[in-house]
Amino acid sequence: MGSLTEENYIKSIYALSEATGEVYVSELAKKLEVKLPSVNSMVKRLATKKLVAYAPYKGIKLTEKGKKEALAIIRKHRLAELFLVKVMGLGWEEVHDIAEQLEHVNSSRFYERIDELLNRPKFDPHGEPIPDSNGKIHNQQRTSLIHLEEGLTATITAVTEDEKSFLDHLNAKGLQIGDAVTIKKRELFDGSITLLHKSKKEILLTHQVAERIWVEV
Amino acid sequence: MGSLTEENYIKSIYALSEATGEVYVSELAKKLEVKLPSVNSMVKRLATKKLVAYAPYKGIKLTEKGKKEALAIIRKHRLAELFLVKVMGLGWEEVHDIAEQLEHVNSSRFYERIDELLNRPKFDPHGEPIPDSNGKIHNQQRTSLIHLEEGLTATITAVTEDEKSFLDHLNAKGLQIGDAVTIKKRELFDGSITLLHKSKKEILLTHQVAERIWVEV
DNA sequence: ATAAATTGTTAGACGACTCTAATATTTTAA
DNA sequence: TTAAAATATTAGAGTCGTCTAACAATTTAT
Ligand SMILES: [Mn+2]
Ligand SMILES: [Mn+2]
Ligand SMILES: [Mn+2]
Ligand SMILES: [Mn+2]
Repeated sequence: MGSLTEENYIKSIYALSEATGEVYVSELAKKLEVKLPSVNSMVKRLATKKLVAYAPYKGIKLTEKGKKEALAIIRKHRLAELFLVKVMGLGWEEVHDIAEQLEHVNSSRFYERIDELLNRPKFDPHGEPIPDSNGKIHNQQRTSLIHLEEGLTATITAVTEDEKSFLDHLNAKGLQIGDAVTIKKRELFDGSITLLHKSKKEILLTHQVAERIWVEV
Repeated sequence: MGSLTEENYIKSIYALSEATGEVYVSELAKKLEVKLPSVNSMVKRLATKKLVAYAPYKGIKLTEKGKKEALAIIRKHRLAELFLVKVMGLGWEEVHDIAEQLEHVNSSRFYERIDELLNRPKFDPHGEPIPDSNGKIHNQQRTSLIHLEEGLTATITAVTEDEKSFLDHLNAKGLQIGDAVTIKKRELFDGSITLLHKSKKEILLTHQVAERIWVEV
């Protein structure tokens, strides 16, 4: 276990590499809100610790060791989020920032107990999968709302963003994980989508919002 | 809110000053397990931040601001300990180390919720008082077991130590907060004490252990 | 009252993490 | 294919928190 800063770098590298496989110094700098030289020197340090593979001017890649550490932190983050919602009664929109801190708590006992109390949960409050204690992640196939044809009905399974402002927006629209929705209209002009919700209300979502909502048909 | 390190200094200064009012650099160094010059330079920093009053070769004293911060951290520590025991089902001997980490979590929402769930508790699992959200602490008058006359019966209200090894020792002896005990014998030679416990068992405690147990007659 | 022991401070250094300014490499566009 | 733009690295410095070694002040014991 490295420092808090190190853990945050590892986690961000993992998150960014999910899509592409390789991560660039500039992306990481943006995500972590630090300047390029800071990332450059930290990445060198991570490389000497064998947490990332890195050659100057080439991309950054997590080693197996680094990936394992990333998954351990993500596991703690997501367990914490679910715990905050299910046991402590907080809203899904307010748990991410607290979990950002709790994910660095070093205590297998603490997390073992959370896992037990929640009955070895598989998904966090935002529908993200929780890696098991070996770092194995149960990957669902995901479709974004924006890819659904008009007339189709689907169930919301996850959102790919847990920033408060985004989740507040969904709360205001009355959307939750598990809700069934039917695509009523897809606007060609701006990509916005009108849903028919189980509450019988019509809900208009902009493209920007709809693309962050994942469903299962 | 200062850094984690700063918070730990403030907390230790508060703990040490509880008895004497003034704290010396060497005591603090011992408690924090750092060398004298480290303490010296940190204390200077804390002084420029008006968290302590300090003059070279004189003692260290928390300012009102410093005291307030100390009590806020202690509040979080003790709320966390009680939460870990009552809600998460951990043992009183294993919560201190986790609380050492949780006390630095910065989230009023998190602690407000814990306080609520525990119904605004007044004491932590070791019988220590929990300061209220204004830093007000409900001070009980405390008597140590070693000051009780033979024949007296009293209730255990607190232990002044939450190190695992000490609490494991009490667990092995079967002693808990709230237990009634009668002083059967006080040995003059080594200060050890024989108790009669509600479980009808006789329990022998060394002076070193007995002096850390507080009772109410 | 001087010496010895204890306690505290200063000087100087180092690791972790960050920054700005200057420079180098790679990519893209003319 | 050279110039411009985008990316990445190096050089050098600053803060925080720690250390060792050397020195200074205070307390205690002879
Ligand atoms: Mn999150
Ligand atoms: Mn989440
Ligand atoms: Mn404690
Ligand atoms: Mn306690």
